Amino acid sequence: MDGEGAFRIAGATQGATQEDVARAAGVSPATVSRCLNNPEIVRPALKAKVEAAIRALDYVPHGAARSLASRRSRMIGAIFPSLDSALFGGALEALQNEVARAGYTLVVASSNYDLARERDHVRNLLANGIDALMLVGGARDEEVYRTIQSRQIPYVLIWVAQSDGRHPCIGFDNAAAAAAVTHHLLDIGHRRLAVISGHVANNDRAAARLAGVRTALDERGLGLEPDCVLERPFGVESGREAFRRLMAATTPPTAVICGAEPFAYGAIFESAALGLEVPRDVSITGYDDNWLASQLTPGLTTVRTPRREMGTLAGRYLLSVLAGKAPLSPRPLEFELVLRGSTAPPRAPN
Amino acid sequence: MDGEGAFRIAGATQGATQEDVARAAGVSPATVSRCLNNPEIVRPALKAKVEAAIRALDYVPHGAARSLASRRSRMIGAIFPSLDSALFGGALEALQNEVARAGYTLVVASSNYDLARERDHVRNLLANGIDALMLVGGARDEEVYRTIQSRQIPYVLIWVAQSDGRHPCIGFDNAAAAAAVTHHLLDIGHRRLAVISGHVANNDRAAARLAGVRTALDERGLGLEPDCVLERPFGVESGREAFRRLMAATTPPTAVICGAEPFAYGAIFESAALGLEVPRDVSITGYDDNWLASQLTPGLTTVRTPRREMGTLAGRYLLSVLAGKAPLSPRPLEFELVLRGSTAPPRAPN
DNA sequence: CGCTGCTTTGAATGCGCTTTCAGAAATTGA
DNA sequence: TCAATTTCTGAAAGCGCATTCAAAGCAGCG
Repeated sequence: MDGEGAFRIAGATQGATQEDVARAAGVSPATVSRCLNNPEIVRPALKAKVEAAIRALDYVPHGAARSLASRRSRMIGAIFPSLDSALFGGALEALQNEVARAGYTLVVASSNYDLARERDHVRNLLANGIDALMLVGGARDEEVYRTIQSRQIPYVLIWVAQSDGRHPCIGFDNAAAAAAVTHHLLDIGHRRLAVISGHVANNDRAAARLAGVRTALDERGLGLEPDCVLERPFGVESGREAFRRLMAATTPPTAVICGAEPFAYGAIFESAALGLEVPRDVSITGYDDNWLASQLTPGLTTVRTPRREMGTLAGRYLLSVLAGKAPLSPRPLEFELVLRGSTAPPRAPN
Repeated sequence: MDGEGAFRIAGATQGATQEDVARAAGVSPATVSRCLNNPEIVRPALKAKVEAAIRALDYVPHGAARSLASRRSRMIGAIFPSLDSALFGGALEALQNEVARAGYTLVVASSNYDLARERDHVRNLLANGIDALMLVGGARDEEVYRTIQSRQIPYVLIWVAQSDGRHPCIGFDNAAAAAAVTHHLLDIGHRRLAVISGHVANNDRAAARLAGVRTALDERGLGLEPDCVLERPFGVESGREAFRRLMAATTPPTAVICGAEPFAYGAIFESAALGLEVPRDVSITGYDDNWLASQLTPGLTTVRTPRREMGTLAGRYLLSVLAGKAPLSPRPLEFELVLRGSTAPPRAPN
């Protein structure tokens, strides 16, 4: 009747079950399970028989059933502010590679820089039974943290390095990085600085960078004029528009600090359109050191952030917690100030 | 003893179960289940009670248990050649948004342009019980297709538009797009063309583009010298190196067709380094129309591909198949030749 | 008021697997 | 060789939910 074998009951298109394998190998289902999850405790002779049966029947364990019985899903969730950006791609891919290596599956979601959306994704992922969770940044409702913690699953925040230790973080000091850029500009003589920043509400990375600039200025007794700080949605066009506006002032800044690299690209392209020469007429700095920064002429002075590394280390951290190992202490990662041709002393120092 | 409520048995950190909700609402578990999956068939009075209990207990259904019982995981898998590239980010995000809207969760993996790795990911995702699968391109082992088809789950290939109809595709005609670029160059007088292509083995998109160029040339009785086709791994640096090599020939090409946009960026940056002026000394074309293409000076002549649209439509297609609806017939999407300043008639027509 | 036919609800079953627990087999020591 | 261990294996009990099936509720009608 059914030439496909005993396990293909009429209409059923699913593959063989553990029980089919057990029968074929002449063992109990429990032994098959052990061969898969604890191979070392089953005698080689039996193990061989089971493995042969698995191969013969092309058996693939049913994920949901495993999850239900073992109370672990072998899935790790990750929510990024955006998936369509060079910014997070490296971390995403590194994270995926890292968790896949350990047999875990990565579930992703994009919050579009929207905290409400992020919260919904957190709930949804938790309901789907993820074993661990990665989030970007630390700015979100306390309730979200409580929700995660009540599930008792490991989680980690990337792109930030919180000092208060309330949450495990794999990241770098955004404020310090922005301050480093600022100090560089101050060191070479700039005094009239402007900033193109991402929206700081709901984005602690952007907020920290802006704060870092202010701190650096403050240390030298300088400040930032209100109309020299422009908050914009991330993007090259925003950068162009903001730069144009800044340079239209009666006393334009001699240097423009960009809180995200697309802003800097926009500023550079717009400067060409305005007939301004970088760095002679204005210095421009970026933030992240994407590939384009080094290809431009002049190159973009920027700060290199450990993007892939954050993905890798976040994966490694979560996996070690899941494995019950003492997690490597997540201390802030290094960033690096990369000096290129887009910054130079101002033309006519005040 | 236990102030947390009846459902928090000692040590258990999981939330309330369906049974807890049922007890709290004074109904049977079956009714709770129905409130979640078939709200319209339960009387409003009962439904209200159940919903109140759900809220009171902060009940979240257990994903694995749902999957096991309903034989649907509400997860959709997607495997991209790379996650760290502007190329697939848009499609990924669009796909994620689309499936999330319908309550599905997206599981992603990166094959790193490696078919063996892709195959492993397919198996792994299938084992995890995904309800549908999205893949990029059509070049892979037949066995992989058989594996997918034996699972009886809907799948779709993006970035390609197969004519033979063997697999559902959401994509555009890569060969035609490359041919359009080629025809443009031929139309304005170029005869000595060169191509910087991705590796065509295992990448049917790259192969189709190269074939499209050849076809276009063929139609005009022209051909492509072997040393005018350089296969390189995707990347700006590859583009620079390949371009340098091409231009070092005794009779360098008057136009360079790039099979991927990073190649074109590399070619443009390298041309500046070589002291060549685009398009006066050499014309350069791209492929995809990323944001940078329009920002450069001169702008890059390229072909705009429907990247986000492919993600959205792929999601929509899979969802309709899952919903049992007749899927919208997936016919090839449009591309658009975008003419900008990087192409012009050759300086000294042959 | 009792019957038919429809809608709503609950009891019970099982999805495929992991994991005790107890018993069987293998191993060791005397 | 036999008892005492130790190592492996199998039987059985769920994991939390969807779903079938039968019973209960209900409206309409004669």
